[in-house]
Amino acid sequence: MTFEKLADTLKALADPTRLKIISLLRIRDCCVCELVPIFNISQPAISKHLSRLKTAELVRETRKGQWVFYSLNEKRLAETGLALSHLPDLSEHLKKLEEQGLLVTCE
Amino acid sequence: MTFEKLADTLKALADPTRLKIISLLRIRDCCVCELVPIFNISQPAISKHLSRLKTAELVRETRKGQWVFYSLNEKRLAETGLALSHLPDLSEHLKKLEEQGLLVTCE
DNA sequence: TTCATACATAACAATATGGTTATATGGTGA
DNA sequence: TCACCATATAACCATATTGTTATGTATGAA
Repeated sequence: MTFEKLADTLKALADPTRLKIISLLRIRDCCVCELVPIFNISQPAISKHLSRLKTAELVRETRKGQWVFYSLNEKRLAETGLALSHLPDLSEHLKKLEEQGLLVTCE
Repeated sequence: MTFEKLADTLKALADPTRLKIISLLRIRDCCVCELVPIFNISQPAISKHLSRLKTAELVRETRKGQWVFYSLNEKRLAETGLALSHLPDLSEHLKKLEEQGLLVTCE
């Protein structure tokens, strides 16, 4: 996972409302109208949060008649948590700096 | 960790430049002037990123003579990754909705 | 003291974010 | 077909984010 992609996913997670939605979806799938009364924000606001989570592939949607149910992509969420402990390696960057004499040593 | 606090920490992480800084600090402590030539942004921009990471307690700073060295708070980073798999439980919220007859069942 | 270097802060601008209300879309059922 | 319900989208606004340049502050050395 690139730094840019991971940053995008973390941005999708970095909001209390969206984290709460994810926590709720861990219990069971929910449709939009169930989520609205939990938060003190409008239905379009909830829709936009869900859309943001969907773009980040953190949730999936399934239409069931009138309702659209959202479900958690547990795999994607777990991946993201793990990615923080396995960031791409930048050792070569430091090597290049060394070659250019840009590293500071002051111990 | 509350949803709000976790969201703040994730916001601090949700930027490619800051993720790269963290990846570099994993290799070794760096001072600001070492980080500047790696990124195509100004010294004040780097300072602000480091300040953001420091506020989130993801890095610590130590002055050594002219230089200020930043080091990674590995514990805080690991904690944050794990927190995604252990979000606060919202089961009671769902229960309250059930009592209020706000849950949808359409299977 | 005086100058240079490393870093932080201030003031500003462009864009992103997260909310609102109004409206469009799509499915259900009389 | 028509009305209704659930959801999405559009247009808008306030604030946050992320960069810039200019300037202030702290340390080290002449």
